[in-house]
Amino acid sequence: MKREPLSRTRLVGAAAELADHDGFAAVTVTALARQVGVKPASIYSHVEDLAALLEGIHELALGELADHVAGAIAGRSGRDALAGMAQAHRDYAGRHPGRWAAMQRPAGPAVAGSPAARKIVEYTWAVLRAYGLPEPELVHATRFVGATINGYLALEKAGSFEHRAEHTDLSWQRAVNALDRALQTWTEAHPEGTA
Amino acid sequence: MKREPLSRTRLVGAAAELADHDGFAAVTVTALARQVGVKPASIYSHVEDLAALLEGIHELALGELADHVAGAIAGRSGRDALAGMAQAHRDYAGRHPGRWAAMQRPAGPAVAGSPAARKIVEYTWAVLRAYGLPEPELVHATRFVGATINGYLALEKAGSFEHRAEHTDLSWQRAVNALDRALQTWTEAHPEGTA
DNA sequence: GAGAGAGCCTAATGCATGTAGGCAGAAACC
DNA sequence: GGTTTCTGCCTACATGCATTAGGCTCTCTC
Repeated sequence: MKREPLSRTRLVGAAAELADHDGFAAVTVTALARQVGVKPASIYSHVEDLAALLEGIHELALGELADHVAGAIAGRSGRDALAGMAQAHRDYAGRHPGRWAAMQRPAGPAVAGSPAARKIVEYTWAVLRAYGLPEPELVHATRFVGATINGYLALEKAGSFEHRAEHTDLSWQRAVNALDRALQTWTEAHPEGTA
Repeated sequence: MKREPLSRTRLVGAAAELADHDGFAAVTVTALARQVGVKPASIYSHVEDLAALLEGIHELALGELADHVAGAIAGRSGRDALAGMAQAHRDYAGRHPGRWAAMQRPAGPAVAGSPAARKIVEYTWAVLRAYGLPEPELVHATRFVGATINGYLALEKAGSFEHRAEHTDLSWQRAVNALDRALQTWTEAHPEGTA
């Protein structure tokens, strides 16, 4: 059996699969080597070290998520677009728990400045712009929306809601509605020029 | 020099100090042993294993946070209480980054059912009750508020806002205001009895 | 067909968790 | 008071991980 040659891309992809399948904590150089059928030392010919590998998963996931979000907000606006964007995040987190976990760790400068990261911010801005916020408020609103979506998914994943698991979908609806209302009333509370 | 005898409590406390001082990831059995001046193996006489140690920090932090929140909401209500509670979280996360990190990991059943955990939920409910939400909505609102506060702090700590670090305090104000508005308008969007 | 380079290997180091069993001092019991 | 027992820390060891150094072997090139 001839082996496909290794490459950074293939290794990052395999690591991402590993993360989704066995949990993010299971992503080790040793496990990855087992997965692709080589010895651990061989990994280092293609990837700098474990940190770089995890960063690779982070960036890969950001890119996939950005595409997913793009599809979810295309042709929509206002509450519709907001709900679509939020749902895209939740879908992705549910379908790719390991990749999602990789995105939760602090992003190094390389990842933070990557096209994927830029895209996600850009899409969020596109969604929020429909609410007509003045430009300087957009950055605050983006942070607020991002915090709520990520925070909700983090709590959900951490099992903080498990006592009443049957209600999480409804809670999610409520959270999205609450975000929508907060954005709609944003300018009432902070009219242009008010600090 | 006579040594203070070790104990689970003292070890968890020392581990929490270590976490705040050197980062949560620096909390290892070996490092803790160095800190308290014994050999690593001796730790296991007092703590089951590393996981139990980290859980101990988690629970300790929950208790401290609960007390902190209690002080911040005493005698206040409405937006005031909400802001106080949120600020208490932010203060604590800023002052005790390691302990805060310990709280971000999934809580085992022991921690989830602990008095400290119960207290925090109770306090949050107390704050939200002032907004006059119908009982079944309280659980959704609690999740929403918790998600936003924790999510904001997570993003802030991860450095996601660093590009414009000068604005984070203002963003925080905006987020608290947005929470307040979302809670005030909650029943308009979901009047009693509506699913 | 010789040389060069790519790609994977073996071997070794250092540090982590965790276990088993020993030893010494203090406390309890006769 | 002396013996026993128990507690608390120790040494020694097994295992697993990340990472580096250096070697071996194909394959591609000239």
